[in-house]
Amino acid sequence: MTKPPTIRDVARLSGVSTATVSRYFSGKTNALAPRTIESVRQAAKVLGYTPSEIGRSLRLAQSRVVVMLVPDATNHFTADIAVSVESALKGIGLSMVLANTGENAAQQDRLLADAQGLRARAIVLQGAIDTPRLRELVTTQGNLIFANRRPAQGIIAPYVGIDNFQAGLAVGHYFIARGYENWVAIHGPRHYFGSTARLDGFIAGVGDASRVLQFESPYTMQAGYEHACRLLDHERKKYSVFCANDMIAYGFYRAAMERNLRVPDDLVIFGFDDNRLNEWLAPWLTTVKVPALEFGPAIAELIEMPKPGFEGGRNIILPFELKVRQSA
Amino acid sequence: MTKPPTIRDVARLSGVSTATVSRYFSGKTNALAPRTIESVRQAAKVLGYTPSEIGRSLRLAQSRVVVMLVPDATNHFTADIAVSVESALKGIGLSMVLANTGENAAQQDRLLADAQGLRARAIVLQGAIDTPRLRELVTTQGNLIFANRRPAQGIIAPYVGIDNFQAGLAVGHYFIARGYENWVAIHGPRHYFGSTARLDGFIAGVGDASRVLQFESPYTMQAGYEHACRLLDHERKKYSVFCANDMIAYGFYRAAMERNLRVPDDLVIFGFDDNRLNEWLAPWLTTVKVPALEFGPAIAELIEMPKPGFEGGRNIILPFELKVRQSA
DNA sequence: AGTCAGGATGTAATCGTTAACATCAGGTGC
DNA sequence: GCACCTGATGTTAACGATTACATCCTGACT
Repeated sequence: MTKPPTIRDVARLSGVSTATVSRYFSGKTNALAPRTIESVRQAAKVLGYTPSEIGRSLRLAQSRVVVMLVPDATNHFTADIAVSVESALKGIGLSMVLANTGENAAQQDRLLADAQGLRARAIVLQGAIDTPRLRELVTTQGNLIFANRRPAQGIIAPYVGIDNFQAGLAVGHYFIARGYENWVAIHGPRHYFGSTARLDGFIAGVGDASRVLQFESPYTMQAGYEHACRLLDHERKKYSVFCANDMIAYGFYRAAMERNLRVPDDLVIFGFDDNRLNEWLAPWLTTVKVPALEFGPAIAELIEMPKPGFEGGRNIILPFELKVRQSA
Repeated sequence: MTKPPTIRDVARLSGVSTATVSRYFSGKTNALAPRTIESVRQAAKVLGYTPSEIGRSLRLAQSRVVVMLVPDATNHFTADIAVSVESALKGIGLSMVLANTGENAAQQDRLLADAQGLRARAIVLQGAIDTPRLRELVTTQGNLIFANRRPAQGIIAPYVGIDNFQAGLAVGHYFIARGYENWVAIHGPRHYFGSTARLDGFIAGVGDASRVLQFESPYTMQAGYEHACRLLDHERKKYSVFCANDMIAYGFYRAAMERNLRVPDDLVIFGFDDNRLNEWLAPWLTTVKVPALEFGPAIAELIEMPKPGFEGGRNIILPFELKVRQSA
């Protein structure tokens, strides 16, 4: 209710100047006399003083928040990345504000403006959408970081994530090695560069595009379910399905269960992303494991490092892994 | 790279004073001449100006961020609440910063201090831990809101969530109505008031404490799994298990599956919380559905309303629902 | 004793915004 | 013509912190 104590209050109570108090809280304690340190500590404690991050940010023209924009915060994999990032940022003294674009370009641009307003130290985008405003910020601000998916090929900015083409390729090769037939690819939205890269990799892996049934799909369970219903009710075969992410795979699986199909006897389902819950709730799901927990440290590193020698785009490519479970 | 334009730059370019620009961006446009509005709009656009939230916060002694502290961000239900809150806050012009306490008292207190530093408009705690610092803030700041679980009985502060005792009671009554035997309650940590309330309700519902096997457990899959292993390997019965949350239930289920037990023929499993994924991945789970998506609007309302007539603690009690799936 | 180095601390300008108050022009009522 | 009002805009003092620069003190060296 009453306004919080300021640095001046602490200074007055401990009988020193605000500069000294500031030095104490900025960790410049080796420039202070032990007696002074103690009296400031005491006064701050008595008053319950916490330095105002706002005053500090204003003075330093630099805030300590990082904005993370996610396309769908209810996606468990997305959330895992957010958690990893939050934890790593906290480790270097930063806070994370989370916001949901809902895969909506206008909403994303609005949130980017908000992030500007907060003078965010960095803006991390999972699944960014390619808009003029985004491109403008990439060039003018240079504090954007793309995680997991790049919005487009031409954009030069730091990226953290796997090599999507290689991952798709690995799945394609696996399909060939196991002799799977009746290939189906339920791929993500074409406007994501990453989705297309996964699909291209997969097709390169199986080696024959004409034999791959392709469906474009939003990254949701509902969409996966609907694609599966259409496919399975149209013609029943032992399909080998490569889903663009695990959500789609969950949806597909449900449709298969409703038709009493068994995995992997009647159907092979491949997902993409993997998260902690799969081990417990989806032991039938074989998927490409993307190391969600490694995003945090990687992004923290990109933020801390001042600048690389060359222009823009440092990349941190994380390893992926084929996580084979019962379905294969 | 170059520092962002300030209100002064816009004022200079459009030939008006900073006050006028400020008025424009504070939405006081009906006090401005149309010609002025247009020239400010133009200038701001040319410069790419976005008002500094930091400057504004400093001046107003009030920031627009709300800090949300969660005990375990990887819990899907917890995340659903966070998403709901973020979305509702965005609707009233606020941002959410998310932080993870990891069920750790010291970490929570550290984060509370950070929230103070940010001059957070409000602090929302899911699953707060009762510490002296917490109690101090509740009384001195009055901007704390408890969601889903209260830390303790004595604390007077706004609360949003279900009535845990009633929910436990409903489960107990259901057990009786269906004639379930061999009651087991894997309840949450005792230091959470909410956990205890659920357990007390359940016991009241079944009516005979002495016939309830009780285990205290962390809210994790691993813990649920371990309790299940011990219980099932000790003596095999058709247990009726009430788990403190869905995570624990997932863990219990896995142990049951490994032993080829079938739900609900060999075992009844009850969870608590429910989330969107259950419908798809855990159709065997009967659970108490807590309306995660209603937390956001409720919390936004608590933050917006200045103060109730009486001291502290307004509560918003949300409805719960028994979500019966295959397991029962 | 005088000079000087260097450690400890104080003074004051500054960051970007808001809002109370001041100003000013033009219109209205007498 | 004067007083007064109103609507549009300008002036300026905060808000809470940091830091370059100034100051003061103590002790060491010549």
